[in-house]
Amino acid sequence: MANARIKAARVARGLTQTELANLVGVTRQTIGAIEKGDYNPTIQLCIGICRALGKTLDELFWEGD
Amino acid sequence: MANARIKAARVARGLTQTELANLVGVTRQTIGAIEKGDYNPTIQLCIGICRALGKTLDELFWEGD
DNA sequence: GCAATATGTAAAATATATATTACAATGAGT
DNA sequence: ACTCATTGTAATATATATTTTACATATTGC
Repeated sequence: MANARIKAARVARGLTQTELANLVGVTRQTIGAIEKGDYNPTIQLCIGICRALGKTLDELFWEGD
Repeated sequence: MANARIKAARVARGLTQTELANLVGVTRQTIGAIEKGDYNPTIQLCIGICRALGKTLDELFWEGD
């Protein structure tokens, strides 16, 4: 269950995993794992990712039922 | 920085901290700490709380800029 | 007053998110 | 073919989320 929305939003912004990681303040591996989906990040990290990508929590992390 | 929205949504549903904790599958202390605000829960827990309370992530956890 | 329920809070233990380091694989460009 | 940037992934270490146990307080109903 990979999170394709995060990857799509990142690529749409022209950002690499490393760049997004630096913007958010985590490592590249953490971003990669989140995009891969086998992972349960904290809400603060999710919020940071959303802010960096110009999205909201619902847009990137909410599973519509 | 307490999260008043979660507490309000829980009380509005007539749920106690213990009942919400059981619905979500965590302990009462965890719910209490999240409501108190000094805490950084995982997104899966946030999603579980949202589902139990009939809200979305943006409604309960998003800080509008 | 007393028992029961709900909440606040704290210390120690456990589970897991995240960092660190490292190496492999792919693709773009020269 | 070669270099460089990007990504996948894994093992170990560290930070922190969550549990467990426990006690205190407030409130409500009997």
